[in-house]
Amino acid sequence: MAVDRKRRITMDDIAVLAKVSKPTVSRALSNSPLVNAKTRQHVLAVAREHGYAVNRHAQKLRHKRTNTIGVSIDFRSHRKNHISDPFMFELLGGVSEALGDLDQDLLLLAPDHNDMESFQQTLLSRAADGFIFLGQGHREQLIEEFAGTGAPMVVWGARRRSTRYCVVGSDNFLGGELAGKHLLEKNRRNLLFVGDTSHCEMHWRFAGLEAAARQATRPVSVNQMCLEDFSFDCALEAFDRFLDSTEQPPDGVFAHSDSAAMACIKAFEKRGLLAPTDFSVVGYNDAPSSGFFSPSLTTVRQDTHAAGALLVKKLMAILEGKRPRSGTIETKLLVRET
Amino acid sequence: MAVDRKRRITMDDIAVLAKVSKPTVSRALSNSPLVNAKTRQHVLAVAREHGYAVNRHAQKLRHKRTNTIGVSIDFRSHRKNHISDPFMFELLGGVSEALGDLDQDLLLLAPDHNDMESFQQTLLSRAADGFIFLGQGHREQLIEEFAGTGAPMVVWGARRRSTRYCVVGSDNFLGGELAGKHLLEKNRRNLLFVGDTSHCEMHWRFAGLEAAARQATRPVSVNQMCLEDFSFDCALEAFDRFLDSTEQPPDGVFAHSDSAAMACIKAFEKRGLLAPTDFSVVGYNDAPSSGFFSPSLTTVRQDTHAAGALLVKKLMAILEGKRPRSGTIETKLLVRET
DNA sequence: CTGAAAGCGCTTACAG
DNA sequence: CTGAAAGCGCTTACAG
Repeated sequence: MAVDRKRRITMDDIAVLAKVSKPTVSRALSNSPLVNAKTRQHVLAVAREHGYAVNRHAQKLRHKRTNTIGVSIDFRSHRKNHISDPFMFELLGGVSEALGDLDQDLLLLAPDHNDMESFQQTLLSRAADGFIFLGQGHREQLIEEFAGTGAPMVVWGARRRSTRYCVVGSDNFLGGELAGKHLLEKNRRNLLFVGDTSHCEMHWRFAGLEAAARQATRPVSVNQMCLEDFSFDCALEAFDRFLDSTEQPPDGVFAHSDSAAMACIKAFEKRGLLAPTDFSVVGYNDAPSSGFFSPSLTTVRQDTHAAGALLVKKLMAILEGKRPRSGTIETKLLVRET
Repeated sequence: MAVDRKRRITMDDIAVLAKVSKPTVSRALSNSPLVNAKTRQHVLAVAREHGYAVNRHAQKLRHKRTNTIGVSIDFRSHRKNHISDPFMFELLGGVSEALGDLDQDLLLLAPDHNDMESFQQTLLSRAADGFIFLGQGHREQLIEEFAGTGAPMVVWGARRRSTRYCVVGSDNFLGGELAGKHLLEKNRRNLLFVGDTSHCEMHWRFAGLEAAARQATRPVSVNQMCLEDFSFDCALEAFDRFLDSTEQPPDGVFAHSDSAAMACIKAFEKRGLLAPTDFSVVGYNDAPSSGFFSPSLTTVRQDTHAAGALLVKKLMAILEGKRPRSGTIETKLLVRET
């Protein structure tokens, strides 16, 4: 009867204190319908009074599911590039919220947890039921390979033809199309996509831009300029060189990110060309700074809240044995000064 | 002997397959010195061959420590304010890396996991051994109260006189001092701090600015202007009003963040005043956009890598029963155009 | 250095 | 609706 205060309090203690059996305590605490309402109330009161909480690990040991999701962010490449927009951070917030709503724990995988073996260990050791990869980045092949093992997972990014896993991403094609239409409305006819189209998401953004151009009522050219990485500096340098080398500078630029868009504006400015007079620019992500850049940037916005929710929904379906299709999040054009 | 392939493979299976006892498998897998090198090799080989990994929850059930750290970010207030710099994200990266190095799991707490009871449940249910709070934000009182319960925790932010918990933060005073010295070197004499000094970190930044001013060899005034929140828009509006209302505009501004600094520059520009000709500005955090803003922003940089490492180090000390003192991370002035 | 036994704190059939 | 028993998959004394 006397509960040793030194010892960590267990379900047995609560059972004794509440004068019921341990299974009854377990049922009361897990809201089982198999327990009388009054009994439940009483048990909950006793548990509360004594500051008791069910040991998570004992619980997870007994259950098939661990109700934990491993989330992998490619921190490294972000830090290296000193990324200019907190998009991934917002996305993580969306995922965190969606998982919280379903009472799933979020295990954030460390930066060096980035090889097949680590992921498989995590699954085998039951540290997580499944994975959410935030961004394909340079890991596309690794992700593909891991997916091939049948691991439950969803990925934020875009699909290739060969992609076998479930992908959730913004509607990059629509984003590109919206950007294209905007540039056409501004009477631009010499369009340029700035970004690496070998990257899946960029591929579709460019395709959308081309599609918009095809629907133009007047002749429009669409070109593409590759970027080595995601940094502002790289974009500035590359676009500067590009302007040096071209005879006819573009008058409508669609950049793969807001920081690249800003870099393009800077390079134009060096030559005395100003937006929106001499050219138009559209960025991507609606980074906060795009709002207070001069000129303020027209950009494509993605809903990170919805994105997180959809990622989680798809993964839950997979964990229930279903095979959900890849999904897409609405993109919107935010028209500002450029 | 025949291991049922349907069933999840356990340590018992490995013991049978490796022809040793279960404790020996356990020891081999946990690198215990109590096991013969050859035996260990053999066990590891068998485990590897059969894709076996120790069940984390069974393991954590037996151990006193769970080797999991709960990390709490105030996502909500960040999302609401659509924060302009990914500082918290970088800090999270630093923490993630440091925890990974020590083989600690990182449990990312959901946005609505933000009250005393949730935190206590997490501790009681042994879901985490301790907590890292990334940013005091508007939760200072909650954090103080939770710390009062003796929960193992460290907080990123700044100390007040009354603060009882372990705080790790950038050297805000030094940051303010560096900003002040920079402004004085630029021959500014009418200094203004833009930010809410009731916020702990801002308090020290302002104090540093004042200290620098006191050491000036000529008369210098130091004033302070409060901001309602962390958004660019709020800063722009407030500073705009401030310039309207003042007879003598400041010629040296130290803003609590880079986005606020940019807002000040914009408000000055509206009046035809340009940096660095007519005034100087220093921001805080070295947000990526501060580098490609026009004019590029002089700012105070904090090392998020070191910050994450120190946060983790302090928490580990607490978990070992020590009472580490609060600590501080070096701040550096990055002189750019303003 | 190795193994048989007990036990970490739960949940789940099973029986009533 | 409730309880006695077994067992989830490990690790840790204990004995050798």
